[in-house]
Amino acid sequence: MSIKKELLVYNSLTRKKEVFKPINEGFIGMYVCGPTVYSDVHLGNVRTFVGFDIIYRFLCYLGYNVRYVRNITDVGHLLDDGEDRMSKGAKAENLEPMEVAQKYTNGFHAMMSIFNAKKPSIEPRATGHILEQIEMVQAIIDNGFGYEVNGSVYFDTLKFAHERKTYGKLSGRVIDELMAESRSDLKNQSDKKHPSDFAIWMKASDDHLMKWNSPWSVGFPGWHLECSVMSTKYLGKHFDIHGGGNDLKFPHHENEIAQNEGACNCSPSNYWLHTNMLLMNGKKMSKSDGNTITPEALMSGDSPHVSQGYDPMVIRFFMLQTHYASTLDISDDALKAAEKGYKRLMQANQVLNKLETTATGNGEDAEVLQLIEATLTDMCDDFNAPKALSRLFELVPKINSYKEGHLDVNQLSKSTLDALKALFHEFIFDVFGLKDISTGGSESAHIVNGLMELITDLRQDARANKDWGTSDKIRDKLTSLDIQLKDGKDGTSWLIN
RNA sequence: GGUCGCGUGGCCGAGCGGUUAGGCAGAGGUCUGCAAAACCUUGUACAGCGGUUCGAAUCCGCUCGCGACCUCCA
Repeated sequence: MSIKKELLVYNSLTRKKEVFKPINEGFIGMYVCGPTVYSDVHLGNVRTFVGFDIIYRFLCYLGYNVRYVRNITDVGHLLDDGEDRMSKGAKAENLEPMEVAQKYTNGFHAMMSIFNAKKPSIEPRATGHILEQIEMVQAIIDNGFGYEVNGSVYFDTLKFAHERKTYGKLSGRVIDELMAESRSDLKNQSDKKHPSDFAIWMKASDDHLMKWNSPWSVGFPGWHLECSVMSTKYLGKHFDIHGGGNDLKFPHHENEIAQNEGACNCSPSNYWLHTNMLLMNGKKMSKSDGNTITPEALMSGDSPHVSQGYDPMVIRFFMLQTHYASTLDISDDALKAAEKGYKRLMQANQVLNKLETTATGNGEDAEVLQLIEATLTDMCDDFNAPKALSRLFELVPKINSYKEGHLDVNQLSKSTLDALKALFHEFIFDVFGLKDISTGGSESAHIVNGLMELITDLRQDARANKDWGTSDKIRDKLTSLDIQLKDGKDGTSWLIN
């Protein structure tokens, strides 16, 4: 196995861009914090997981054998009032907690599929790893970093911070400040030795729905614990990449590191990657002030925030235009622009696939090869998809010019043209994970293609006879069906708008 | 209040010390039966004020504005 190129990644842990070196040559273990399945997925989830999907796809493209683990959190994630998210959902909908988890897990999977995100290699659930979580709690206690109070077990952050000097490293927190700022009215605060200590096992109240037997109480695991346990179980104590949304840095990831170190005496992951938040019209998405839109509404157009619906591939393209670590500001104008750009790219790819050359080239070769190389280099620079995409767009006018005859395609050697075709195919579909919605590829698409060929032939005959009435009638009718005809030098192509 | 990040042409968005980003929109042109599409040409932008430097959107400081986290969050 050979890796195509050296990769740079921005590591949240060191706050620097670093050369990526896997622990085992050719292999990568990557853990990404998945959703808590207590309600419908929202757009922010989509942004995050599409972001990591592109990272995963690109690592595979580079030639790495990647084990991608993304969990489903279905227990232990508490609300402000101390109620478990799953339990709250269950009571509200009169369902078993596991029904709630299954319902929203299904919804999450469906949405990931709509956005063409690849499935992870392993998708473990927190409730499927209660035993392992209990074992890790015990290991943390045995190592002196956990203490039990009234059936609950807490992580001793103060002791850990003093002995290891790593607590707060990821998020830039200082434990003394946490102490000063922590409010005293938070749940079970009185049981903790220190305000920043967090529960790794919680004793359940009588009416709590999800609970398990343990050495300390009938209870349930803390929220941060499942990720420590499942990453360790499937990727080992020490693996390559850990990812998640920016908002998980603190406390979730910070506590995760503490648990891993507390239990296994080593830092879990070499590189920490964080995707940034999704904004709408420059502001945080928030249900309370109405500044929010569901993925469904964005696709259907059924929202005051958009003038029309957008295809998930257009939304994915839109996301590609912003670096994963930058905030993504969604707006109707930006989506409209993305829709046009997306179509232009897909059209260019179709045109490219029909180009042929017989010559041995030169003239055009150097420039095209240089752009091909630059695309790869940009993507290797911390997965800079927007920049890599811009390289593709630099090639689009060239491709169109070859077709139109403004540039001579025979100035391109066959090997360069093949490399160009490969670049477009691999980046658009394999790495960026886009789909060409104009071609479909289904049975009906095949029929449509045949019909359109017949119609454009008939119109071509009419035009040859200067029968403008007939040719315009055909064009106008197709236009009303949102089918656009494009008359070129060597025939007419069409596009469904 | 604390921590971190951001502010780029009409809109979106790369760049991170010297070279054209790119997309969308706009203008002029080529092509075309007309139109669309496509192609060509065209924009000299980096919140403000100082400083460092031969040279700054890019480094430093201050000011203003925005956002995230600090409490559940992708």
